[in-house]
Amino acid sequence: MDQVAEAAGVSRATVSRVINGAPSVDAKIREIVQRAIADTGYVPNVAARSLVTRKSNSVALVISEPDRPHNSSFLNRIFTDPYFGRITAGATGALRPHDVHLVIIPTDSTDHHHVIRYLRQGHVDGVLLISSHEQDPLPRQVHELGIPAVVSARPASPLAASFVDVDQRLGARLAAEHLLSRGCRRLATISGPLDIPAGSDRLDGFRSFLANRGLVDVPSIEGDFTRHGGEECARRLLAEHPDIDGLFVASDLMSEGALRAVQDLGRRVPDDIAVVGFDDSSAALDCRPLLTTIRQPVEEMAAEMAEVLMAHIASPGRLPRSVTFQPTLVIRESA
Amino acid sequence: MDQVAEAAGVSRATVSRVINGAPSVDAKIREIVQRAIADTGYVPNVAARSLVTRKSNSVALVISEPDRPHNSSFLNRIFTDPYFGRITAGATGALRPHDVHLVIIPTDSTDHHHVIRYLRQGHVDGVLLISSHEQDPLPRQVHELGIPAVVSARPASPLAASFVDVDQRLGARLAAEHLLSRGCRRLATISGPLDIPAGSDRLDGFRSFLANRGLVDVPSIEGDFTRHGGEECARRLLAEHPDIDGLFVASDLMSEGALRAVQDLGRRVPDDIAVVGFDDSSAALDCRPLLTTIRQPVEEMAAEMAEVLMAHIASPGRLPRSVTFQPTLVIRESA
DNA sequence: TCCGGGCGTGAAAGCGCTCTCAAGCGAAAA
DNA sequence: TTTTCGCTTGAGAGCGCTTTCACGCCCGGA
Repeated sequence: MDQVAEAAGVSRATVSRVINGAPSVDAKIREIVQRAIADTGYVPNVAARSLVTRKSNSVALVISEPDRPHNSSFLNRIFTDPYFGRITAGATGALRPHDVHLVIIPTDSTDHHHVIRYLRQGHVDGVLLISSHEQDPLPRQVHELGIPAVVSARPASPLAASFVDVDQRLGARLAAEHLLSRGCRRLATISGPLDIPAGSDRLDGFRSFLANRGLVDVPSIEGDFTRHGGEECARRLLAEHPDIDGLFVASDLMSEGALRAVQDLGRRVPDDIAVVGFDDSSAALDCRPLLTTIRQPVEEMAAEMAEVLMAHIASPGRLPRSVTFQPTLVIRESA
Repeated sequence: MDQVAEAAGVSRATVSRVINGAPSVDAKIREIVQRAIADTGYVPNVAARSLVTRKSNSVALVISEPDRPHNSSFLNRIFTDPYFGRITAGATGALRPHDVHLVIIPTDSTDHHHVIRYLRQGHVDGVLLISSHEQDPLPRQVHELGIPAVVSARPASPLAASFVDVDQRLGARLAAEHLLSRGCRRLATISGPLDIPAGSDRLDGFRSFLANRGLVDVPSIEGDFTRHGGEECARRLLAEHPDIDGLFVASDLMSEGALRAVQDLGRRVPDDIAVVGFDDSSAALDCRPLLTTIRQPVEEMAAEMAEVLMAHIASPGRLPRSVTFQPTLVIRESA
């Protein structure tokens, strides 16, 4: 920095002002300094900068998933489900204009002391927290740290934290409506894990809408949001209820598996059984037939999370805010 | 820190020594200081620390994948292929004892100026670089930055950089041998992208081994390491060569798709067509029948990358080193 | 011509830590 | 008892940056 200052014939203070875009610098001097910066190849030292500004210009994207060592590790789940890629895409896109980096931190939801440590150490200015399981203590712990945070869904236990979510029940209702409108009458559903709101809310929404229409005792089975789980659930469901003609599967990934099982069992989709998924992720396009599904605008939701987080960082006093997005029905071939 | 020092009745220097585990501190004093640290809830300021140590105690895991906006984004590819989860698992595991954080940075291999900027800013002490495409300029650029780096595979163009790889040709040969030993004689292969060494080397290895055994003109088709691509390639391959009885697919993910296509076309696996994959990732277990495949020890490889990187960081002068792992055949049901 | 106000710039303090260097202390050796 | 050595501790400088504060300069008004 001294080098630059000398090369430009100004003080370090002025160089600093140019770098930080202070408005009070004379245009000519600004230019001279910028040239000097370019000539010397000077790059500010981030450590020194954040020592004084108390800002790191980066936020963490913490993805907390339960580890199931004998089934699939949390990392395998994270790097296998397109959902998290969409979150990442949305968040990075929104953060770029703020010149803020995204630090992705996958973690086992049963053991995240290393995450807490990382956050306490002040590596980041805020946290985007993707955590869904009810018993996951992370949202509360992060909240207690006092670091700005935005959660990816309605926290299972009420928390004075900002969150962004999709109207899960509405999504389930759209699926139910569509199946009914096709003429399906013997409906069933493969839900997500019931210990996560996205799982139970979609199930509730589906069931209660159908109940209003006079359809009760709709069979359901609890899945795990994986392709493999969807396949297995579909097999069991069809074994118990062979006459099903409409199926709502609470995620696209599970739909992929379910679709395979259904067709393996000799049912045609959508003629014998119509299938509606949930997400509208890339997995929907990997399905054969192409999956009719409920779209949640994950990228936009993640972008909104990022914006809300930036607002919290900018003005720490700000009250928590929750934003709910509307899902939409995307009709393709499977229903 | 002053607080802690006062509470413990020592100087800041001593507190610092305790925190950094300097051996020259009296045991009793050490204990007093530690208690004071616990009592005050003191957490060192990382910015101040790295300002003086010039270390950030974190390394980047840069995953560079080409973006294909009309097909699948680089983020979708990354968060859909179990390979990267395994890399992450291996690297974090190896880094933990060093008390070093892993910062995951996915990037579009055609536009990574933001990565370069991040690295130049000194956020990390080193880079684990996952980049395979021949034309990807990132390895060279990182190398020119002078920051310690380890590459995930033999760099396409020779580079004085350390790398860790698996013996690709040997893997392909194991697959060929196994297919031959089953009695298959009309072999074919779905390769990876030929602009990446893992793609071309496996193809070469497969072909040249078979050529030595008198099998020439083995049909091949170029895949893209995705499930969907594998399915499509298998269809096309079988359309042109309906009499194939043994298939080597250069990744498990592609095998999953290929398996589906093969069975859709009425062929039994392994009786009509035996299929051998490559990777031994979780995708191999998602296959029906379970996939016989070539195991590459990705976690161990990533761990080795991390270790080599730490060595480079510890002694910057050190010469580049390359480590090659051996693949093994894992026999399951598909061949 | 002189004075006051504002704008642009520089000097210097200080962010929280590490680490060198010197000093202090006790024990061992003479 | 005195000297010396080694080990532990404290004082203080300095890492590279931002930011306050004060100063100097230029311009407009008197």
